[in-house]
Amino acid sequence: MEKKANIIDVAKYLGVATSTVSRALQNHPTISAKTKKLVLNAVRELNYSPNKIAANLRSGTGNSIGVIIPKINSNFMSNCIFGIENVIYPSGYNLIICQSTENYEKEVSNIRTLIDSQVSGILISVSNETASADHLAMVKSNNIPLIMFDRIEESLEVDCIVNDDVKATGDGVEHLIDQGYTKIALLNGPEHIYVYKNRYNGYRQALALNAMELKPDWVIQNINSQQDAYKATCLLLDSPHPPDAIFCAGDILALGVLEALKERNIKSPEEIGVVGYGNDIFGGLTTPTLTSIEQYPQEIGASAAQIMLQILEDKNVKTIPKTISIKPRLIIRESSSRKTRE
Amino acid sequence: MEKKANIIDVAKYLGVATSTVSRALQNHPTISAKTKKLVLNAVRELNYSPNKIAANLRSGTGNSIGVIIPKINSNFMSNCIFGIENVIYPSGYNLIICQSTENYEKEVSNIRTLIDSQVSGILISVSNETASADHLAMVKSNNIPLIMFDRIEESLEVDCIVNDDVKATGDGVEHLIDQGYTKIALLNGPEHIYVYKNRYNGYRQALALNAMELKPDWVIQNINSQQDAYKATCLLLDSPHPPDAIFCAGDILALGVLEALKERNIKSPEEIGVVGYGNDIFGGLTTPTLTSIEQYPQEIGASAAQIMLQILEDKNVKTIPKTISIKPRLIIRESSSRKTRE
DNA sequence: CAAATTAACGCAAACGATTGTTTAAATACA
DNA sequence: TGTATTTAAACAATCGTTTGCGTTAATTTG
Repeated sequence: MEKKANIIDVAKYLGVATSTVSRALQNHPTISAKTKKLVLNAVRELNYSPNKIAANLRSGTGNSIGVIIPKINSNFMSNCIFGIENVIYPSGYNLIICQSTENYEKEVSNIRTLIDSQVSGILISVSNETASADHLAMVKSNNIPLIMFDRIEESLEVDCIVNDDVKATGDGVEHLIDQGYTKIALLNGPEHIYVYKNRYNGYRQALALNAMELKPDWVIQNINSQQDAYKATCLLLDSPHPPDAIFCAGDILALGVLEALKERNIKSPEEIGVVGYGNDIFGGLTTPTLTSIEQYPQEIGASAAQIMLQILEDKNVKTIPKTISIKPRLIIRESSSRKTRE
Repeated sequence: MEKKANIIDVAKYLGVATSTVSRALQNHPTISAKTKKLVLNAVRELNYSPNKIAANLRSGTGNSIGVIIPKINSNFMSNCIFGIENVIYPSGYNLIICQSTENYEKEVSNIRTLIDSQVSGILISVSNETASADHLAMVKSNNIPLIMFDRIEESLEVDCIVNDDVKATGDGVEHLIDQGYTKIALLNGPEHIYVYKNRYNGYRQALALNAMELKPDWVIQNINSQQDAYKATCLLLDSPHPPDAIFCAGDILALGVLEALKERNIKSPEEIGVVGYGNDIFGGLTTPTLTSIEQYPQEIGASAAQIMLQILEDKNVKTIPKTISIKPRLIIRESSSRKTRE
């Protein structure tokens, strides 16, 4: 097993200085076309490729971008990563991916690792345990660009890419109203998370705008799983004033709702309307098919990555942090369509 | 914005040599407990953390592990990555993730990038365009450990983690036979891909073992999408000798089958049995619910990662490459259950 | 008590590139 | 022809660590 050739080998092979080789490879103007050609040939001959670690150390510029997400194995997140990778790849950066697994300690540890690894920038969607922003501030104080997407920490002034959850939820609720539902419940995630807070606000605003009652009993927060949603639905249905529609802040939650309805032989959309969130692939397969909200996760990831590349390009240009909002879209299916379209 | 402290700053602060600081941080035995304590304090004081780039360069040991997959936004792959990350994270390595997007050129480019970035090892699931193994051989010749999972290139002698697709498919087919189906068709992916080749073999063997006819017309290869599967099913049903069961080498394909059946008002499982592959989340939601094969992607990823860590630990120990087979499991649901259980 | 160990740390050379500064050769100009 | 300018490449410092080896002082040994 021979040692990999380094720049010195190439230089010796040609009888030139390493600086010449280095500059030739960077297409530096002070190197003549002739020597450039020679270098290129020698490089091929010796199967040389530059050691990026060494280059990074010397030049100070990193070669990779870090991404921290709660968990990668969700439809939403893996599509975000897909979008990010597509944009980052052509630029030559590597993607270093970390999972916080919804754990604050691990998220902090991830940040440290990425900083120590000299990443050029960090994209993050924070864990649901994350209350403090100290670790994120640390990123900024290390002069590393930071961008948040989807799950953001509002106390920090950085670029953000989010969905307009308020509007999307509002659209969903208005659609239910439009279909003649009048008693609309909300099954929401943990309220302290940015997106769920917004979905709650969207729900409230839509009701207010339509002069409709908001019964506190109909708002159930902190629902995290299909199981939770199933139970919550049962409670709602058994209450003295059951709702006639349920807006779910996640498609998985909607599955729990449908499960409870099926069990009790309650028809949807006839008796109860259901709207989910996320437009997961199974939405078209349930009975009834599920009205939901498409979030365009690939676009979210791609936008975040684009902003990052922009920042990395003109490093010194200090712009004010902006928030980009990707417009979600209501996908109407059976579970909420009580009126027949004409 | 102050410069980040480096090891020289720490050494000066304490009036010791950088070597002392370095060794103290590595808990080297020749450094006294007292100095170690002093160093630790100074490190905290100055908010120092070692520059891994520099450390890697000097020590030669890399700090990250590369992963190449076709696309990250599939249920199977994102769960593999999940498994990989869980195992890799505690070891201190970073995960660099690349997508080949099923493109051979890009896969080669990914390999180059990872080699240039001095990764300590590479995990790969090859693209379906990959015919040559030259780029993979390059990894070996650079003395970088290589492990393949799921989609493997058989011409190369490296550790592999796969499903026993032959057996799993056999189990699925035998289950159909067991349920009284006698004319079993196969909707398969591109035959040149390892997993699909095996699923085809499993299908053949099961039929042979049960002395059943294999009609070439019932084997349809190179089906890549729900759309493809839908069309293929229509052709099968319209043929002079239609099958009474269809084994699909993917759950998405099974969706296409169910679509075609529904359209023609053909009942499953009564008239036609259907088995999918992958146990995607929607399998429990279709009508009828879909019998499928659970592949345990997280375990596949985790195993691959474990082997990698083992190899990295005792670098010099040369072992013969082994193939680890994760046993898939048949999940029986409605679409294939013609007999009532007693 | 002199000699030999041992413990604890400092010195300085790597690792493999990049890049500011010089130098040497070639060309331009008067 | 002699000087100024441009061009092309060499020289050498540097990035922030790690690590082999040398050094000193303290400790043990016979």
